[in-house]
Amino acid sequence: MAGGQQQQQSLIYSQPGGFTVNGMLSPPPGGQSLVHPGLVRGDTPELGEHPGHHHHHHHQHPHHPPHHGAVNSHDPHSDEDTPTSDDLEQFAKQFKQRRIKLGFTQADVGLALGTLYGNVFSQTTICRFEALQLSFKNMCKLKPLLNKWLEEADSSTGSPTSIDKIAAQGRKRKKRTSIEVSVKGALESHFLKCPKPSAQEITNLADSLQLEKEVVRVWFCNRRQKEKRMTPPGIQQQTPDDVYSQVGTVNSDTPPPHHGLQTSVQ
DNA sequence: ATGCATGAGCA
DNA sequence: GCTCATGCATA
Repeated sequence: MAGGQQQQQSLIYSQPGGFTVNGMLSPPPGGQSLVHPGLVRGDTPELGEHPGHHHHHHHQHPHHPPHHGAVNSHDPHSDEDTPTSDDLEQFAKQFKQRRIKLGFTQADVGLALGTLYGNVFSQTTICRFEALQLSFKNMCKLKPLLNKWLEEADSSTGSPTSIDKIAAQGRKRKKRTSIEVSVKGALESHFLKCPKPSAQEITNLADSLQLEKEVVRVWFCNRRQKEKRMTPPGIQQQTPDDVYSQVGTVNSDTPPPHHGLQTSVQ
């Protein structure tokens, strides 16, 4: 009996599966197969139809619902319409306010969603949602869920939200590698030149920086994802003072986020 | 709040 | 191998 080692590998990544919002998904095969140094985003032409056109400048860069060719032929079922970036921004803002007002933490919400709808989310995800640090599509997916939670929460101010503690994972997770600031700088520099280095390039880079190849590869993956968020890094808030003085000198060669969202950081 | 990581799905 | 959704662990 010597050897009390628990073997709980099968975690509870219980994904109902039945829930699929990817029905509308139809990303370009191969993503941005183009290797445009400095410009990875393929902007889709605007739709020219913004339900919420009561704001200033803002472009819907993300791939919107491709739906059908016709804007509206006949919609017998008034299904949920895809929110605009502006909608999401406002919702996220309000959501956070109400959440705090009701005295819930981000973690609470994540748990509640699980007990309420079966989809558990972590504090991280809720946090990112509030900060609009998710992809447009991802935001659209989570909004309905959080919206329902909001209704529930504010509807019954004082309802004992089920507290379901989910057992953490029993998986062997790699220790988080801490990359030195200087090394990060080097990686960033390379990213600006080539956001999608080849396997060979990665190997080379990893060797130069004395990092594991996998670490470098993952770093680039994460970096690319960051660029695809609604609130990409490197956004400059131009005050109404230098809006006309600006020419396009952001930093070195930071690709224009051309998003049209970025408001204020929490 | 965020950095690094996992894993599913696709090509 | 990449993208994409998601989160543990950490700053």
